[in-house]
Amino acid sequence: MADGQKTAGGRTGEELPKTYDPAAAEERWYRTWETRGYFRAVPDPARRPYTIMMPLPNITGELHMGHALNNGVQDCLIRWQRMRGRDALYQPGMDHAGIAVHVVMDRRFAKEGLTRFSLGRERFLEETWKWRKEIGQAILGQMRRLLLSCDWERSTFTMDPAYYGAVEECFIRLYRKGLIYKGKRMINWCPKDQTSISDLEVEYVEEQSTLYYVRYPGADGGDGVVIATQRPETILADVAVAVHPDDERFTKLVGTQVIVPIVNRPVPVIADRRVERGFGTGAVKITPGHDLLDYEIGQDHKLPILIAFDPHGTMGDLGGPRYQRLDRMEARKIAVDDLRSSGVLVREEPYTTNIGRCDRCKTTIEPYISDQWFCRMKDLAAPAIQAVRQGRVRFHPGRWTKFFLDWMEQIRDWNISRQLWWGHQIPVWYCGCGEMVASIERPKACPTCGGAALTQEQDVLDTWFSSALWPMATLGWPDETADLKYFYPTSTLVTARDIIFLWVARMVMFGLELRRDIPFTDVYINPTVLNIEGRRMSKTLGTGMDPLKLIERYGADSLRFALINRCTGEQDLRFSEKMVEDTRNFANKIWNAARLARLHLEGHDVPVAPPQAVRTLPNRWILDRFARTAADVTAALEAFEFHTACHRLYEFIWSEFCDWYLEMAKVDLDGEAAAETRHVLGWVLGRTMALLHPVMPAITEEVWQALPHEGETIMRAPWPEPPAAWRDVAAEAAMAEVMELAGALRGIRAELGLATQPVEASLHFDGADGERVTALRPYLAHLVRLDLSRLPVRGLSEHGRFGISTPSGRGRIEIHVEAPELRAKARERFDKQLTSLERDLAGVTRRLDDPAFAANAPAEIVAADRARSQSLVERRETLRRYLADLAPLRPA
RNA sequence: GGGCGAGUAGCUCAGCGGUAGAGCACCUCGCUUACACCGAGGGGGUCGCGGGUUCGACUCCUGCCUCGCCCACCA
Repeated sequence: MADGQKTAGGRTGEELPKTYDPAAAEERWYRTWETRGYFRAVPDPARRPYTIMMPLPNITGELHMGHALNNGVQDCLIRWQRMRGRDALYQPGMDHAGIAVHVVMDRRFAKEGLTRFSLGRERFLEETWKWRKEIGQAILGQMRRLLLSCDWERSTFTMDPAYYGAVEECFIRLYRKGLIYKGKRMINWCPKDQTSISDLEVEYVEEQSTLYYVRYPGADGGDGVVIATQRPETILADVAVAVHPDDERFTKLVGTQVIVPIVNRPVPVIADRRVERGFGTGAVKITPGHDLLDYEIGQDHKLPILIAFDPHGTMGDLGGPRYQRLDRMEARKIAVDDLRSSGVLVREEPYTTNIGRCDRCKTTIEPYISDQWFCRMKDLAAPAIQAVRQGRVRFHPGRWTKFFLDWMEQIRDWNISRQLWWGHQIPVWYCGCGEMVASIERPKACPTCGGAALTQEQDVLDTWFSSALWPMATLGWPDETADLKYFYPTSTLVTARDIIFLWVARMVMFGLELRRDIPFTDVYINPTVLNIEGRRMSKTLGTGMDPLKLIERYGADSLRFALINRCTGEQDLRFSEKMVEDTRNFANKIWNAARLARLHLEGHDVPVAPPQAVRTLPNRWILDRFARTAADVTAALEAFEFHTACHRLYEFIWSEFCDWYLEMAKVDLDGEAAAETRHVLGWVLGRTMALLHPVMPAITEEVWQALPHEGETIMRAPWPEPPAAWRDVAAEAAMAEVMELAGALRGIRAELGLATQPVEASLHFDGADGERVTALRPYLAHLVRLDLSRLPVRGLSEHGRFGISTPSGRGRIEIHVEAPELRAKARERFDKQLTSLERDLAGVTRRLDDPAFAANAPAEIVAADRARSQSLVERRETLRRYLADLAPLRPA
């Protein structure tokens, strides 16, 4: 199907079924594209690169609607830029997703009564690799079903050997630069997953709790002080009571000792400005082992640290045998009982508070003191902030810029170590002598003592530490490969807002630190997919939808369009299956337009070159509309306004092309303009497929292939950029006239119930040039299904008439339908029109009569109103004339 | 406690200073040789509420009310 291809090749019109079958076409074309290597991207100095790094899906489960949307948008951009001649790389891959996979595996093991600890590290990793293989295959299959044009040969997994090496290299560079340190700090601890997590992985949920007011008696036998706490079980680890230094209620107590209930331990009363005087009683118990603020206060006051429970949340021996081995939540109940029975529980009140929960497993997080690795963020953040401020990295929609900057400006150090097994083991080696060496390979000997028995750090890195390298490591970093030189920095990152801090920010920081360049120039934040009630789609809530099911029912093209069509940028996306069904209907509409085209193009020589100097009104008009549509769609995509692009395409195809152009073209397909019309019809439809291809890849290829075309795939067809000269204002005006006349006549027909009745009609004009009217007549006749051909062009009917006119510079076209028995209905219709017209006219007149309006409004607004007023007056005269004509018949 | 976003036709959403729009749903007519996954026509909105700016406000400012999301170490 190549060279100078001029006939509508392929199958015959009869073979095309009445409804489009997406499954077959999608499967067939996807395989063709892939086997022909259309998705491959290799550095080509003759072209400019365009790169999108897919936000790597976690290997935790199947793809959901969020992926369908996110990947759909990316593929849309990639296909568009590829058609524009860019060397387009769509980089796919998957994330090992450390903690998330641990949670999945734990759940699987739990069914067999196992835990990762009972299995041991090695067996656990074996099982997890098996899982990765299975789920990885499934995910790859699903991404193909979405018709993504990724360069699959570059597919990367974050634990591939090369990627693993890049992560280690990154760690070592940052460590040597002093940007990574190890230390005992208070971190967020998940007692279920048995690991620390970063601040961003704690999810705060508002919950009902109780605030307990507890008296700590004075060591001297005095009343002491009453404090308020939500966590009576941590009383066991109290080391002080703190009050505000300026709080006069407690001035006398500062420096004295009070007795901690239950454990009867004397502790000091200290003063610290961080205490809120207004909260509770103004006095707070200090438990440095189990609360971040208390920890900080404790440090400053050199207080000891006591630990009430271990990493599993199990109580230690601080409270004696009564508390030992209890879970912390159980211990709380006992503590309340004990406080109550010893008479120090002064009061309990209901209290709502934010409880921190583990992002992944929802377990209540414990602040816990632990030896961890941290990444120093301030210095990394500064250049990233600058890059965004200077507009080198741009967010779309723009409001996310502030969102990003606000967080970056108050950034805190990042806990990057995890007490997990699935992940990148930290490349640090310990020697018995206390030495610590960062190295990818096991050091032969300890640099300090020469000992050879070095052991590697057991902790692995936070998953996001490795994903932060995604745009670089996939291209070969730390090696300065040809790919890295060519494709980095990448072009557009399309992602969800909930990982702007977790991922986007860290890519920017790492890119600037390690490669001295931003990772991407544009970030498009796609909407969140919600269900129709506006609730988050979630498997656990049962509100999720399976994109694969929708693809089976309606096709990937339809799913893609339905989603991309609702990317307004500002709004989240309430989604329902109905939306995909509607798009399926759109696809079918396209399909049938193609069938019609094939029917008429079959067996004719139809040029593939753009039509030149077309003569008929429909042809001139549709080229004008096509030029406008192409410009609008291009501009919309450039501005990341996907919904605008989709709406324009929908409107052009369904309304302008199918409803108006095709109907009018039918008139010409038999006459002397047939060749020109075939050419325009085939050309416009084919090029429209090119405009739509980024959103609906398969049907557009299918239709394009069935039409006269050049080249072997629509994927490589040039992006439509029609010349400005195709704009045809005269054709637009003439078509506006046709549309108005047709609309009015159809209205009359339908409203008067004339649809099934044959109606006599005549076409009349005063002063208009006959040629123009004659030219429009056959189109109108077809559009409104009236036989106008044999009726006189001039002369009014003797009988009553009704019809419609449209003002034109050169005269007036009127169509009169004779139906004397329907006069009453016609009068009703025109009366109604007159009423609404009078209302409009009154509004305009009021404004024009207001001197303030004339004085203050811009001249063109005033002029437009004048013109409108005049046309309304003319219209009113016409309507009045019709009504006069429709007056009850005089006796004959 | 701060910040951001949303509240426009029954539903999902555009519009964002100069005549209230789309798709779907609904009602009426039509199996007209591309399409009933269709065609033609029609009904339906005091643009969340109150002030203000303006010749003019759905659109700008300012309060308030609902809803959603993010950030925050008042125990």
